Amino acid sequence: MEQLLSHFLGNGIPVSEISPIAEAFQFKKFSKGEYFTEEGKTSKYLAFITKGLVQYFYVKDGKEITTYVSGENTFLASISSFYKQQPSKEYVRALIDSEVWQIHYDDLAKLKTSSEAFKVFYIGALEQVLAGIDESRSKLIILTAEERYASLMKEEPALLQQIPLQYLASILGVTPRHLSRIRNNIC
Amino acid sequence: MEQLLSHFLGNGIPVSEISPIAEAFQFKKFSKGEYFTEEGKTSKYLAFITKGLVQYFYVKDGKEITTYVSGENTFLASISSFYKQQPSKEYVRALIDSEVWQIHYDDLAKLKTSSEAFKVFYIGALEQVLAGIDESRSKLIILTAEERYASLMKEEPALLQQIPLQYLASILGVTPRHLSRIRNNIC
DNA sequence: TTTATTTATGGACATTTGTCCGGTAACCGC
DNA sequence: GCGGTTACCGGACAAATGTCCATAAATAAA
Repeated sequence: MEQLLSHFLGNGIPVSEISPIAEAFQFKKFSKGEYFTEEGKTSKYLAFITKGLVQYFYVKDGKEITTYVSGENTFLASISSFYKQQPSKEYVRALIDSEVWQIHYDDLAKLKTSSEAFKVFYIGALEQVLAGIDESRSKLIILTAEERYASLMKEEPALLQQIPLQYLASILGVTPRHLSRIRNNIC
Repeated sequence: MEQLLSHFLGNGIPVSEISPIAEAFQFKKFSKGEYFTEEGKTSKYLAFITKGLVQYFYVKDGKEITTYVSGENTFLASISSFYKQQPSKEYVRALIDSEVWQIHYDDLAKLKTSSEAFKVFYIGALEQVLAGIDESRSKLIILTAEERYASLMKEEPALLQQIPLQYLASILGVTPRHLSRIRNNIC
């Protein structure tokens, strides 16, 4: 709970307005392997990860393709499904035992109209996430898999050590076989 | 001007609140080849394209790499540079003579605090853009270049006819030589 | 501990994709 | 119209990446 509150406080929400915001979030644990979102189901929750690690992946031709992995103190959502309120095309699951604070789509809608402080906070959060995903998208086009690996090593070294290499290969868009070659080249 | 107003009206801005919002935007023409954003310069404007076509690209090893092309009735910004107010890593230029309505970063900041209607409109716009870019990012990982070409053909056939194939190849992440092979396979 | 299961590595070969190129057609400025 | 530029195509070869696989190490389960 402190983690959630301090994230709000650290991003402009004044103490006086924090109660109704914090109360809209519910605590939930996810065991390793448990699903936050499944393909075909409409994602109803946006969450803040206070502990653990989650994996975003698609299933194509029976194979899992990981698109992203995110850790503590980040927001968690099957973005497209949540905002369009359409069936998700992706799965999101806990890679290790995790803990999140989640808010229901309808409660978020209420906060978006009722709380002034939340609106400002939420706009800032959206802009930040948007900038991050836009950069990530650009890197997929501009950088080679090898350069993206080096970039990840630099920016998220902690994350890399927690992720099985097969998932990392998938995020980079190469096979584990090729990631092995890349690691040989760099290290 | 009607295009801008009708976009606002069509997205929840009431007539009574439209004046201060519309007045924050300035009309500007960009001739073919003119730059909206350049590498190294911090992007100060967010714009709405009412006419034309713009190209987003990076320069790497002296070569241009196109990441996106967008057309009429879409928003235009070097997202990461604009929101972080940091020097841009990318260029944005008009592919054909274009017309936009642009708002300065500082004026946007004012609108974000002064206009209730704008906040709600802006949150919706951000959510929509976010969902779009997230899907686009996922497709880069999940789909092959050939599948992305087919996907673009289906979703933006009008755009494809306006874009020189070399830019399209770049967006897909392949060389023009290989796009030629892809087109041979499909057609 | 012992046994399975998962995970990472790297060889050998096939496939995909890039590089370099030359040719042709379309478009633009004078 | 004409010369120059740009866009598109596709051949030939090189480089990058994938597939299939066997092995060894690490981890989880019994």
